[in-house]
Amino acid sequence: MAAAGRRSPGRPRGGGPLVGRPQVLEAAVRAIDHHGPEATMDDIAAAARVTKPIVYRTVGDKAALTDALSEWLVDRIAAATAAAAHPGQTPRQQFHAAVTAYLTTIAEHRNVFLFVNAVGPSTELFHRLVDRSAAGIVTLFGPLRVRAGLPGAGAATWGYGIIGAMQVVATMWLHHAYGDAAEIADDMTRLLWDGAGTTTTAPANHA
Amino acid sequence: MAAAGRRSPGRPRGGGPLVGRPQVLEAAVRAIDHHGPEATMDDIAAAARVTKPIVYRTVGDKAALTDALSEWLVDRIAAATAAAAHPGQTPRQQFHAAVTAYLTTIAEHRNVFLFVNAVGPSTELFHRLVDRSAAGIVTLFGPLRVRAGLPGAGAATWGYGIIGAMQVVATMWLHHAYGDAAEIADDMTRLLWDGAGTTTTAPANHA
DNA sequence: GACCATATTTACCACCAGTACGAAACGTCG
DNA sequence: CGACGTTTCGTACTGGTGGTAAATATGGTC
Repeated sequence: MAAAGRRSPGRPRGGGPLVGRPQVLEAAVRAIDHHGPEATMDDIAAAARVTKPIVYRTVGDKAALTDALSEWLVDRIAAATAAAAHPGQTPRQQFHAAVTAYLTTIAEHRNVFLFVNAVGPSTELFHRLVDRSAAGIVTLFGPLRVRAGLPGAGAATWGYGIIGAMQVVATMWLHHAYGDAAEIADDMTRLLWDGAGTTTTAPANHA
Repeated sequence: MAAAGRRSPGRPRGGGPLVGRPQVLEAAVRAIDHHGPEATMDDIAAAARVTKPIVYRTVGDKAALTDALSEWLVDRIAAATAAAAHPGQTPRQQFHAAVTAYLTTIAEHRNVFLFVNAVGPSTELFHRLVDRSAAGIVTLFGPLRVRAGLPGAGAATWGYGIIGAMQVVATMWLHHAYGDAAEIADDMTRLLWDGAGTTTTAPANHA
């Protein structure tokens, strides 16, 4: 694909680097969008009109690239969910809107989501991203846990649980779309917000 | 490791195959326990005192092996959770006990869990396993959804969500054990059974 | 102009999943 | 009893992907 404009080895004419980290990451997104979640490092390098060692010098190895893309995707999700939750709504409605926004955002960046999921970000970054996402959701919850006297350490478990639930539900939804995002969000809200065990007592009279 | 008892090529003395599918799967578990989640197919073959083509002829490729191990692990989890939930307890207590049993079982077979998670079972098997696990949990729930008039299709979403929540929480818990299994189960029960949004109204007075 | 630093491609290595092929034992038919 | 096909195995290979060392060309500096 880059065979026509093939450059000879050696320092390029301009002196400076051909591409920076942002361009490589954009190229990675393009390559993954095009080649699917099993895009290779060569594919990504080709999409950046550059060769593999440049990619490795610019963003690091595949784990580092996956970390960067994870962050990229989580930023998009955070922006979408934040924009979806309107202040006039009840917290439960905001939660529902956030779940819907999560799903539609995932669907937009389907292949990047699958790529990141397949490779898996580093434990450290995963921890940070979960904490960040949980923080966003917790502001939505309001200080529920604190007000209820729950220990602060448990918030991490809630964060992991919610992220995990969203991740698997989104994955299965992408694989074979059953119902639209709003329906899935209905059930996720009933599970995570209302709680599975309380369904009998108050099925539908939530705000 | 198998260099001492190295057999010459050709049909073995007894006539029949040296190993069957069950022996290969046991060997796979042993190899993964020993080599960690990035055990290779060669490691597994060596653990079975056999060579790679035999493994491929016996259980298929790595995806098929992962499917088999997924089923193996889910069976263990199902047995453990079923054994943990005593009939005299309230459904919520049973749910808590099941979560605790899930975590301890995962910790027992830590590396197999990580292996299966890293490779990922096939979509079809994942669907089946989730349905099976959800069925087990739903019997625990009692016919909550049905009684509440919720559409049956949403049960799948609940299954995916619960599995995903457990999976990620277990993964993070294995990576850096924060608290013991019972504490994690406390928070998971509050999240999935009571519901995050209802924490303020009824924090601790559940059966 | 000589020389070093910078930035790139080429060409390669290591590792792992998966497979083609030859070797040895069994069963059977002449 | 011997020849031949069948079954089961190990050896040795292929293909592809992540990752890297070395060669090459430009820019700046004394």
